[in-house]
Order: sequence, then structure tokens, then C-alpha cells
Amino acid sequence: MNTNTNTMTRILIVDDHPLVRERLVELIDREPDLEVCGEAEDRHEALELIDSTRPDMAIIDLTLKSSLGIELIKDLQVRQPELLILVVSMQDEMIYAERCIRVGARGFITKQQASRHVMQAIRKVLAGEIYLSESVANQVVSRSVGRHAGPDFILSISMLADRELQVFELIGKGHSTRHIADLLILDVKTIETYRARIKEKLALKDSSELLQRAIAWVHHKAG
Amino acid sequence: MNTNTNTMTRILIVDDHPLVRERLVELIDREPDLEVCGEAEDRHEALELIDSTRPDMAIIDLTLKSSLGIELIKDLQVRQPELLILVVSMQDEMIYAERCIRVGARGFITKQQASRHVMQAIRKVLAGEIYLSESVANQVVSRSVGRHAGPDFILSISMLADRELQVFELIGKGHSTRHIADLLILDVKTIETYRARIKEKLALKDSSELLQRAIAWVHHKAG
DNA sequence: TTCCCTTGTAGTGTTTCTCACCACAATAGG
DNA sequence: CCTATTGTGGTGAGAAACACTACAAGGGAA
Repeated sequence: MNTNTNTMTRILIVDDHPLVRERLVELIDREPDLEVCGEAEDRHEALELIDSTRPDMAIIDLTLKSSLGIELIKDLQVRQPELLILVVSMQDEMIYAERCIRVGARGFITKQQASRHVMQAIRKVLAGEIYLSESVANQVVSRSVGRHAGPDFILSISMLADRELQVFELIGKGHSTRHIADLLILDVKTIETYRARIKEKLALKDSSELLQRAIAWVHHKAG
Repeated sequence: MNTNTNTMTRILIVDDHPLVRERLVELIDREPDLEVCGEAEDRHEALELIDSTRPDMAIIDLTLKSSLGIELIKDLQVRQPELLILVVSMQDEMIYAERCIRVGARGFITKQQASRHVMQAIRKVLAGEIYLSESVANQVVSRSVGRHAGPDFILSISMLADRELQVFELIGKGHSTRHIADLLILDVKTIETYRARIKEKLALKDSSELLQRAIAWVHHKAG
């Protein structure tokens, strides 16, 4: 532990994979101005450490054992609103990035990225900017080419009309078009129109992209 | 690189997470009698390195990008039958451990384990024994007793063949039949056969039941 | 108030997918 | 040794998705 503790940026690591934690600790501790002030494996430990160590930044794994990472982000934001949160995820699904940023994270990087990118992400977040890893950012770009999509891609789902959203959620639960039609007492053709409109609004190109988004959305809502 | 190369046990690491790879390299290289002879991110690199470096042991991440972990184990066994394989997984699902051991892996450990357990696993496998991490071994017990997530749900899924399970999981992530065929480099017709067999084994009557089960399964695994 | 855009609803015709069978070689299990 | 399972593909009929088109009702912008 460095003696100049008060001049250093203090970082808390929350990840349930020891190998990853250990490597992160090394990467951070060898920077002269950064230091790891704690390591947590789960939500409970994380909340305790956040209170006892008051870090400047937290690096959080999205997929912890018990509780969802997203909930943890929200909790941390409540306890310490000025905390900078960088999410490290195993999945490069852009949905997760959206969700994380929406609830207050300042960066999103996947574990597929080289460690120098991890450090870049840390630096960028510390500098007050938002960091998105390239694969995620590319998806964002390719999506905002669509004419409906503005810079507020994060809110894109809120652009859906009521019926569209209803259908979207049923899709995400794995229901077929026919089944949805039966449930809503509408013609199959009508549901097909909704599917088409949803795809257009969310700039999705085929039905599996639609399905994936819908699954992720339902998953998200369910917590 | 140590000069006594020929007296050392050479290990190949296959994992698509740089942070994990780097940490494994450190752990291994600081042992006097072990050395890392290569690192691979995917199946292709792994097969190349196995031929060019002829390692004594391979440490393999089960969940590579396109979830071909099990297939990779089989391939490696074919190319170099005397190769000792230790599987490192993010999931502690017993099903995977079973399958891995069945196709020739000599050990199964999760990334939730502390790094000293990783080294224990390496040593045990090198000594010719089979290593299973505790959490996995515990699941064997709790599976015959516990009932939280519906044991027959899991049991029935464990009746799926390797390829069937792969396809099942990809379905649950929302991929289309065509996309799955592309990912696994198989004919669409082959995937259709797997779909049919999965439906039969799990007693599902149509594709949306299949989809719903698959989504639920992926969800279940992801927590 | 007029006009355009969005929403809710549905039809037509073409392409793509699903499904119920079939096939066959290689193992695994008994 | 024999049978069931697994991994891989094929055929043809029927179902579903897709790309358009249509049209009435409502909501704002001009």
C-alpha cells in the first residue's frame, strides 16, 4: 500500500473471478497514481466496501453470481452518486451497455478486450468521459444510420407504440407470431406489421436481431 | 523463456479473455518446472499452436466466442491424444463438467475458484488424476437432494447430446437456424435435425416451446 | 383548419423456414 | 455382436416471415 494514499485515485474491484481480479489489481497498482482499495466478490461485499473505503471509482463485473450487476450499479449510485463506475462484461451485447449507461455507469468494456484497453477505459472514465468498447460502439454507429435513430439510441425502445411494445415483449418471451395474434385477438398479419415496424424503429435487420433484442429487453425488465 | 525448455512441462492456454490469460501465464511461469508455450483466443489459433508447439497440457476456456469449447476438446484429443486437458469454465454447471470429462478432459475448474485452486488443479492433472472443483462436486450431491430450480428441468437437459446442447443454447440466445448453422459451420439441415431431436427429448411440441425453454435455460445459467 | 405523420388494423404475393420423414456412417452400450 | 445414439445431411409439403400496399382514426404543426 502506497503511503500517499490521499493523493491517489482509489478503485474498488467487484468481480467474482479471482483470476480477473488479480490481474486487474496488478494493472492498476503498477500505475503510480492509482490504487486498488478493495476487492469484492458479490453485492454484499461490494456494498460494505463502498461504505468503508469510499473509493473514487468502481470496476464492476456485470454477471455476478447471485444478484444482477445492474442492480448493484443502481445501489452504488444511490450510496455514492459521485462514484465513477466502469462495467466489465463477458458479453458484448450492446443491450447491456445501454442498460448500464442508462443506470449511471460511465464506461462499458468487455473481457475480450486487451488489457491496454482496460486501462484506456479507466483513464477515460477518470477523465470524465464515457467509454464504450469498440465492438459496442460499432454497433451503436451502425444503428444510428437508421433514420429514426438519433444520438438517443439508448431510449430507442421508448419510441415503440403501445401495441408495438406489447408485441415486442411477447416476442422476447419466446412466443410465435401466431400465438401473439391469438393472445391479442388480432390477425397474424397485423402482428407481422408490428414486427416490421419494430424492426424499422430499432434498426434491426432480421428477425433474429429482433428476437435477441426482445429477449434482452424482457430479461432486463425482469431484473 | 527458460533455457531448460526440454525439462519443463509446456502448457498451452486457450481463453478469449486477455485478463484471465495474463494471470494464468503469471501463475504458471513463476513455477520452476512449468512454462506457457502459447496462448490462443479461439479454436483456429488453438489448433495451429497445438501443432506447432506440441504442449504437454492445455488449459481451455469452455465458453469461447462461438461456444465451441467441447468441440475443441474433441479436436485436440484427436490431434494429440496424450495431451492433458484442464477445462476452466465460467459456469459451475455440472452438466458441462460431465461432458468435458467424458470427451477426454482431465480436469474441470471454474473461474470462481481462487488461483491456488487453479494451481492445485494443474498439479493434480499433471499427476495423472482427475480434478473437479468443489462447487461442481457439491452439485452432484445437491442435485440428488435439492429442488430449487426443478431437478427434472436440468436432468432432462442433461440428456441432450453435446451438439444438441450447443444448438439449444444458441437458440436460447435468439439465433436463427441459419445463423447457428453458419456459426457451427454445418448445414442448415443438420441444425434442423438437432432441433427436432431436442424437441423430442424435452417433449416440446412446437418451435416456440423450444424457444421458450431455451431462453429459460440460458437465463437460468446466466443468473 | 388543413395536411402530414403516426397508429392500429389487415390483404397479396414471394421467399424462406419448419417439420415430418428418410439415410447412413461411426460409436457407445449392453 | 447387436442395437441405440450421435453426427451429419436430403426431400417435399405446409407454415411463417418479408416486402409491399391499403385505409381509417387521431394528433400536431402550420
